[in-house]
Parts: sequence; structure tokens; C-alpha cells
Amino acid sequence: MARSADGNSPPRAGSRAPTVIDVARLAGVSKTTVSAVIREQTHVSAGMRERVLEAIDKLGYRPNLSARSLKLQRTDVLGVVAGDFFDPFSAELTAHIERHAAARGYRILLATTGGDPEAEERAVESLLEYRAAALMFIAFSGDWQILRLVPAQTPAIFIAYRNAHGPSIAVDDEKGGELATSHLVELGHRRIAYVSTTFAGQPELDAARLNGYRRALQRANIAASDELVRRVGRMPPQERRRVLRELLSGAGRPSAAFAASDITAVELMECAHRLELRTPTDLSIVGFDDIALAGLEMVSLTTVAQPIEEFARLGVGAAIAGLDASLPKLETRLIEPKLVVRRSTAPPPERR
Amino acid sequence: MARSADGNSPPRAGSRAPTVIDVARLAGVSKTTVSAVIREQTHVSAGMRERVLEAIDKLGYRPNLSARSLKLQRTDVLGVVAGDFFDPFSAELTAHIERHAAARGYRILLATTGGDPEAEERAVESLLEYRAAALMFIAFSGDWQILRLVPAQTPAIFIAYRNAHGPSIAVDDEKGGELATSHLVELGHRRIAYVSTTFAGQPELDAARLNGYRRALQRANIAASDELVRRVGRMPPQERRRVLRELLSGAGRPSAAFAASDITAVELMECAHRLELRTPTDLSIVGFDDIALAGLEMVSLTTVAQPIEEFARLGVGAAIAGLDASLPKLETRLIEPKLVVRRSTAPPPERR
DNA sequence: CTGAAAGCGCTAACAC
DNA sequence: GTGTTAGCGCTTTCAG
Repeated sequence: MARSADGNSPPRAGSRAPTVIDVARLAGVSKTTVSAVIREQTHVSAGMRERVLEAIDKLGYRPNLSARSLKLQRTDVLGVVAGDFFDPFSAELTAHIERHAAARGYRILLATTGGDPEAEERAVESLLEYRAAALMFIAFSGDWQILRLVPAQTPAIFIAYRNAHGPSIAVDDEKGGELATSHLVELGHRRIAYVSTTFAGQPELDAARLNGYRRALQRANIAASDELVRRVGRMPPQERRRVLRELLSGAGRPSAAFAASDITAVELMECAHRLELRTPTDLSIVGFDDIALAGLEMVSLTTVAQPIEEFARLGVGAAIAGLDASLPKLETRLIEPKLVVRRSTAPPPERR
Repeated sequence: MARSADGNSPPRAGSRAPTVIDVARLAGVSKTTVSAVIREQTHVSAGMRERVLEAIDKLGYRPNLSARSLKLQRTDVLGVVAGDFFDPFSAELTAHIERHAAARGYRILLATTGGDPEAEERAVESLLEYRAAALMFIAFSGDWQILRLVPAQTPAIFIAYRNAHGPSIAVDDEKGGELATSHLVELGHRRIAYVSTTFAGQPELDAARLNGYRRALQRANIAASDELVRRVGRMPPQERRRVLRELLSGAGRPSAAFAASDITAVELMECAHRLELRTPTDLSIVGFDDIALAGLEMVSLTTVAQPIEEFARLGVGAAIAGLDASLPKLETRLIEPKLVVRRSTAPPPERR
């Protein structure tokens, strides 16, 4: 549908955008024919098609998608609900989603919530007013009531957040938590902290990774009390730093920590740095996500990788597949997490 | 327009979404009245309003924005054209734009280009088919032909990219380049490299920062040849690393470098790291943007700050103001850049 | 292979 | 203060 920029005279201000009727008149055909040409139907003779395309080019005609949506009773818009883009994980994921959606003929309507349930409700409402074909949650407040707003025929997919209320594309979070913690155990750590992720209103996600953490500890015969477990979700940064500082201070401080997101792991590193604890000499750290930041030489964070690109591809695929009522109902896809070992983890001091 | 989730029975699958007519029938009024209530018009009696709201709640009615747009001949959608979100600068900017847009009643339709001019044309075309009220470019390929696609009445704002072809919200890039380079000069550096930004198809932006760089060198009586200037835009990562490695190797290598974006500065740091050059001992580095990453203790990058949040606020404001034809034509807003000194810069070895 | 006409859901004159 | 009606631009039967 791309046209050469040469043919069309620059649209004059004030003049309304041309419609199928204008094109039809100029080409000397009916609007039906124009419509057929636009939608690349076959039953139009080559000559007609040529004349129509010429008229389209001349007028700089562009189909009005509002009109099309109204008539068709569906849109080619995918609604993405994100928290914010300060966590590169969401940002990268969204960019990939947009790319895959565009490749399949869909557009992205974006709504951010900042993690606030009220903003989230407004976001969903807004997306639904636009009759988004499907919703993709890449962040979620944990307030399931919001899903009641979504019509049954509108697929709502959760990315990177497995839960009991809707289909999701995610890694096995429990296994991921176990992978991370076992790695630390195998290095010889006994005092291992768990710091939960930024958006902590997501009980299932938290629970899964925490379970993995506990299971790994139990298997190593380490008492899995909650003494070294911290939650820093939805706190102002200052408060968050206070909690982390407290965790890393004092005699009983951990020799290693597992953070439920890379961005939190980095925050922890920062905090350790300020307390003059070196990574990994004084504190080993494992993250979750494997964002680009984690791979930097300066950071070199051991982490549990989530395949962002694959999440996007599968997510968009599931959203679009969900549109087809004849297809079987969407199912949760569970992907194997992978541990990526870098330089933020090492044996504890007493083992060296 | 938010309704309690309680009142409405969960919409059944297959049942079409309720319309103003359904609401009108249930409330025993005409659709005009319903429409008036939705749009919070004043000339409706309290009793009517109450009945209508009740019916809306009961049916789970939600206005169809496609229909409204078609009728009104305008949308409340802002089109954002981004490159990708691997540079957190774009990601953070987009998130802020969405927030400001939402606060002013606008939604964000997102299109990413990956820096590819053809994808950019498709992106713009797609946004225009949706009749986006305005376009905001937060990345641009440099192919001005694309602007000819945009109807005169559709504002197109460039963020962080001042240019001669359209209104923009940006810092004074030349001054920024000068600030960065002068800082290095004042520390005693004589061999200072300039590495241009990722999206190098933007001649004006590049030129401005480069000019600032040259001016600072000239003022210090340092020959400003292009021997230490490199462009790494639109290259595969591998190629980019090769160029950077070459720049930092050999006898004539610089003692300091100014990179046109933080993300490039970090790449440079990585490269230096691998060559066993320490920052800032062996190589001082200044970036541009002041993304969150730059502020990390582990990175601590001296940089020229661009006020991302302000860009978003002003950009959305300008886009919306541009919709009002009675207002004066949009003008470029130029903001003062600020140097943020951190630990990636120090005097060169010979000065210590 | 092409054209005429109905109608998607909404808003805004205009009548009452 | 409320109702009637036309029409935004498009797609899609259904005739020809």
C-alpha cells in the first residue's frame, strides 16, 4: 500500500482527506471497485486496477481505518498494557511486540500504568474503547477484577507473568528461582537472600520464584526462613534503598542474593557498592531477565534468562490466534528458563 | 467514565457490544440524550442523567471510538515513531510521552522503525491511516521525503532532534557538544575523540554536536582534524566494536572521548575495558542524554543531560497545540543542556 | 466483472 | 430539555 511520494501533490491545508468516492470519481469507476483494489481482491480487471491505483496515487488517498473498523466490527490494533519503561525488560519486550505485530499487520496502542491499579483500569478501559482486538499485559497490578472489564471475545494475554486467571507466555518461574538459588548453593553459599521484584502486586509470580528459592535451599538442607527475604515492590526508590541497605548490613548479612529482576539486582549491586561490599567477593548476586544491561562488562550479572524476543513472538501469535473463535482456547505456554553465569557470582569468602 | 465492575454482568461471548441505542432503549430516552450524558454535556436533567448512567452500567456500555472518530473527523491518538527501545533514552521518553498524553486525554499509537527508512515510511503511513491527530518523531532516519506524506493539518514534532524541516523540542546540541568537549579540555586532554550516535542518518544532529566539539577544540588551540572522529550509526554491533577498538588502539590513541549518546559511551567503556584501558585513568569518557544507566555507581558516566521528562511534556503540549489551527505555528523549542560530572572523566595520565 | 444501496455507532444540527 | 434525522468512509451483499 506504500505509494511513491512523487505522484501526490502535497495535500493542501484545510482540504479534507480524499475518500473512496473521490478516487472512484477520478478513475471513473464505482467505490466498490476502488474498495476491491485497495483490499487486493482478484476479481478486478487489470485495466481497472491500473486506473484506480493511478487515481489513488494522484489524490494521495489513504484508507480511513476508523471507517473500516466501524464497518468491519473489528480493529487491527493490539493493546499493550505496560508499567513503565524504566525496566528495560518491559521496553525491549514492547519494541519486539511492536515489530512482530507490525509484521503481521497489527498496530500497537500503548498504555502505561506506572504500576498503579487505578491507572491500569483506565488503561484497559481506554484500550477497550478503541476496540483493541486483543490485550497484552506486560505488567499487571494483580487486581483481577480488572479482567472482568474485558469482553469474552477479546483475548487477554499475560507476558512473563504466569497466573491462574488467563493464558500467559512465561518461563517456569519456580524452576528459574531454583536454578538461581542452586547455583549459589553449589558455590558454597549458606546465607542467601531473596529480593522480590519491582511490581510486587503479582502474588503468583512472586510465589513461584520464591518457591523455587525455598526448594533449592531445602534440598541443600538450609533452613529456609524468611529472615533473608525482602519485598521492594511499589516503594519509592528511597525506601527501597533503605530496605536493601538494612538487608546488607550487620553481622547476619547474606553472602549471596537472588533478585527477582535484573534491574533490582543492579540496585542491590549499587547498594553493596555504597556499603563497600564488592561483587562478587563480598556479595554474590543473581538476577532474573537477562536484559542487555546484565551483559555489560561493567555489570556482568549472573542471571536467569527470559527469552524476550520469543515472548514477543509467541505473545503476538497467541493474541492473534485468540481472535479466531474456531481455534482451541488459548493455553499457557511455559518456557524453560536458562541460567547465564557471569562474573557477579563466586564462592563465599570462607571457601576461598 | 470509569464504572464499577460490579454493576455489569460479565459480557457474554458472541453477544455484540451494546451501543447508544441499547442504552437509550433501556433508559427510555433517545440516543441524543445518551450521547449528551457520555460527553458530560450540561443540558441534561439530573433525573435523565441518572437513568442513563444506570443503563450504561447495567449493559457494560463503552463508547465505540472508531465511530466517534469517523463522525468527528478527528482522533485522540498521537502517533509515536521510535527507532527501537534498546536505547533507554527512547524507551523512557516514550513512557513519559504516554503518561502526559493520557493525562490530556490522548492515546499513543506506537510504531518502531529499527532505524530503517523503509520501515519508517510504513510506520508513518500506518499512523496516518489511523488518522493520528499528530506525529511525534523520537527517532528519524533523515529522509525528509517522508514528511511529504504528512498532511499539512497534522502536526509533526521532532523530539531531541532539532532540524530545519519541522518544529522540535531539543537541547542546544552544539552547546552540548561544546560543554562536553570543554570539560575534557579543561581537565588537560589534548587528544579527544568524537564518536557519533547510533542513528547517524540524522545529519543536522550530528553536525551540531560535532560543531560544538570542534569549536571547543579550536578555542583551546587544538587542531580539530577529523582523525579522531568516528561514526558508528546503523552498523551491526560487531562492526561497531571493530571501529571503536581501532580508535582506542595504537600509539596515537585519544586520552578522552565524547560520545553522542550515553549508550554509545557505554559501548566505548566496554571496548576500553576489553582493551584493558581503565576509565577514567587511561580514557576519560563523556556521554550525552543522562539516562538512568549513566547514574549507576558502576558506570558513573559524565554526560550532557537532556531533560527527558520535559521533552515529553513539551512535546505532547506542542503536538496538541498544533491541532488548533487558530494558534500560531509551532516553533522549535531549544533547551539549555547541562553537564553532569561523574567519575568517568579525570585529568590525563601525564597531568597527574 | 462492475454498480447500487444498506448500514456499522456515533454526533450535531435542527425541530418540537 | 429532549427527540429526529442525516451522514462521517468504508465494506458487502445482491443485481445486473
